Amino acid sequence: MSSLDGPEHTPVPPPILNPAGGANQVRVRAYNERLVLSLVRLYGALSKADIARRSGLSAQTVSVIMRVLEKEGLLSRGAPVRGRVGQPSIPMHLNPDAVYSFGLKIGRRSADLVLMDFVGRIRMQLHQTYAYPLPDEILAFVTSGIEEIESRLDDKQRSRIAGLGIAAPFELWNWAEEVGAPPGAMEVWRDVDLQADIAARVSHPVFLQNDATSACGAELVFGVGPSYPDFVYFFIGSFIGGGIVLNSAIFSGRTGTAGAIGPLPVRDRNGETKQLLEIASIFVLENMLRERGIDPEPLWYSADDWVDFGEPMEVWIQDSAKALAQAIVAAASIVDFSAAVIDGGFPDWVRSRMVQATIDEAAKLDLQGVVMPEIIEGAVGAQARAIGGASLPIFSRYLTDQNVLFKEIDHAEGT
Amino acid sequence: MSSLDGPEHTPVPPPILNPAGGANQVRVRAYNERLVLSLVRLYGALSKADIARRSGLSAQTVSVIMRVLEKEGLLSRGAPVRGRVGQPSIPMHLNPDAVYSFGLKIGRRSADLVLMDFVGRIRMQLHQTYAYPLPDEILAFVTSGIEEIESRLDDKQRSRIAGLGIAAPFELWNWAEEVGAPPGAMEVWRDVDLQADIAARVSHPVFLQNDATSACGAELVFGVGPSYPDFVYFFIGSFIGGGIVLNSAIFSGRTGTAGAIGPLPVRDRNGETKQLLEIASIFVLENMLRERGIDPEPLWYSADDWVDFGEPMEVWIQDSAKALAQAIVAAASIVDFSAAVIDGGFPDWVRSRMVQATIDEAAKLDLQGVVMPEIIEGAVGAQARAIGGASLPIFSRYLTDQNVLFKEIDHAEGT
DNA sequence: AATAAATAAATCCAATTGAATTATTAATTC
DNA sequence: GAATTAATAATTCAATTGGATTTATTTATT
Repeated sequence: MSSLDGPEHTPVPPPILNPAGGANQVRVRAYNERLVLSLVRLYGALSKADIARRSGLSAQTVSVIMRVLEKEGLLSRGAPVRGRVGQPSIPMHLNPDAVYSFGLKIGRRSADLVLMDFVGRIRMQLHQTYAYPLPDEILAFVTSGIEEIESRLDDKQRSRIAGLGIAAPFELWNWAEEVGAPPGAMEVWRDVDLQADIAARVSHPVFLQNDATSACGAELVFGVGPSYPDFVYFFIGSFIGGGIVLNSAIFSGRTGTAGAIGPLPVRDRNGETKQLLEIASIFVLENMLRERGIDPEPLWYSADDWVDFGEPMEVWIQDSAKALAQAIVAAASIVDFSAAVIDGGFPDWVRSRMVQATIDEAAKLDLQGVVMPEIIEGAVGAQARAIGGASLPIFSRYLTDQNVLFKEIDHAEGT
Repeated sequence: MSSLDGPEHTPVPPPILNPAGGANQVRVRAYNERLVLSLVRLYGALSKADIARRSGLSAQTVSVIMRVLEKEGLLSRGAPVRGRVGQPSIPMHLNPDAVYSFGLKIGRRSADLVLMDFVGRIRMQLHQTYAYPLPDEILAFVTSGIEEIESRLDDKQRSRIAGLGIAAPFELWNWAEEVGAPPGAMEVWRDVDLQADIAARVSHPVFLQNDATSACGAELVFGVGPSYPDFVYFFIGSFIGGGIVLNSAIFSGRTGTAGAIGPLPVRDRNGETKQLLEIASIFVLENMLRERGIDPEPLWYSADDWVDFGEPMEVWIQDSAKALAQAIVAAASIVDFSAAVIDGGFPDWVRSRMVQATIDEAAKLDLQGVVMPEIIEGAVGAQARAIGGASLPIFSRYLTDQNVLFKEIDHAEGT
């Protein structure tokens, strides 16, 4: 074909990629087992025949896999479903007690330790507040907390703990000032490898993920995830953070901070450019209350302790909604998310008001050509970060929400 | 474990997902074959032993697969490499003539039809300009063009054509005004299913993708892609558009327009909020030239025909750079891209000035907490859209850059 | 009788394992 | 310097492994 000649374009630069590995039966079986478990989790309960239809695997293959999973105690059989022609089908569901997992949420004002079961229910929890977090205190809290919770389990139950997932803010030393910590107090965090330190004191695998990303993961798995394949997620804590779900999977990005969203430039009430986190964070409300001589302590403890703080809270919600609306438009201009999910460390009634205000503010913006996502409330709530953390060990070992076979699941695992 | 009790969170809403299918040997083989071809493409040439190491497959497996691929003519062997201990390795490379593919780029001012080979080289090309595009003219151009190009191929070559990939703007009828089309002239596009119409006249599989997304795909495969696993891509054509690469794969989103970027709100020179496309598009430069009585026609034909238009062009570059810098910060706040790639339907020297200006403008912005991407020039250039289009049929059938085994490759295929 | 779920047995197929073959360089001996 | 031997690496042949499919059968229901 020498007659075909044309311009060549720029030559390929030296590749740095190391693509995925090849496939073999062992991996195929591991994948199919996870697929079965994930399908069961997603639908609550499915018969072997259902799984065969939904997975495209043969009935026999599914039969074999599910028998093994049942024998291992991961699946249990429900009551036979009669009323249709043919042999009654036996719905299989996840055995809630098959796997437990610890979730540790570290915040600027409080820490939570939860024990979650295989179906995402919180079975025990511990809570601690502080003016600002310090590594030693956190370490003490998590080790004594795990000890205490485990003391209430029997040997069999303890052996079923898949690990500990930590949901923590990255770069805690930044914005120490905004949170009212004494100068320099947060600097210790610079040299702390929390995952390693905790892993050294705990006999389970330890996982670490950004706190907002974790909350997003909880929303994906236990909240609106099944209804929306792509969404941008905002979690309003002491500082606002967020996460991104693409193709029904958390996208955590190169540095693990995709969807951080905090530094996004928006215009404030006066038309000045500010970063989103300077407006739509709880520390802003806290400072507003303090300026007005109102005690902000109810904000710290539990979301249920919030009261209606009246005017300052209303201003904060309005300002935040305005900023969130702009953030959503910016996000939608970059990725055509089907939803924007807003949740936070506050009670449901605050979330409702925040979401409605954001919907109203979004309507005032120039939306020509923008595929606007549905703006909705998160379904998980204030505990989302701890739940997301706790789900890390479980997903790492038993489940998959990605249709990906050979890529390592990208939570870093310690030890 | 009845002693373990805790609050339950909101129950799962009815799922709508239909997750991926299960795995079996047939799919494994198909996947491994694509993996081998993709590795060879990425690295230019690799021996069987290299592939075995990089894929994690056994040498024997790779040997069998590659022998088949060689027999099918997709791979050919290079000269044995001596100079190292042991049997000399035989580098295998893609046979450029194993597969051909047509790429059709439809623009607001011109259309291109290219014939691309298996290694991404353009082997023939045709070009047509117009004041504005109309379906019938496009249809005539593509059918006669394909006929002409095929007439210069022999039977064997014709049989190796994998298909036709179209890179076209979505919603052509919008912004008809900005491009100077007579009122209503572009409305015909509303009722046209271009993919179907062309598929009915062409004997090859037809693929369709947004033009900017296609350009982005070309950059991923033939440009900077191998060096950057995630990047946001801007293609400055008559209208600016863009694309997104995540995990070394095009992310095209729910509506196929992820990374459209055009509607992103930015501040213009005067501090007013505008959409990115109202500033950083070639039609803006065109109008500026026309206002100053300068003939803008050189902009339309080929990128090589551009001349330095002096002051108005400088203003356009500055304005565009300012807007692009803001867009990059917004994008980086949402996803921690490793690079922001700028390319366009203009000559290389314009691209260089645009990128440098954008780097300068970005430095002036508030970047606290933002993980800024590297701002770099595209390596493919003005033909990126057509090349990206032409690569659709090839990737659909022979290659994979995603580590994904069971998800359908998401270019829609017609007929 | 028809239908559907579940499963046992036999078969198939792709990857792996282990051994053998081939081609080369490196080191040693004559 | 030439010949010999060892080491190394690429490739492939033959046998094995293991998981999915196919086919046939059983069970339970309308």
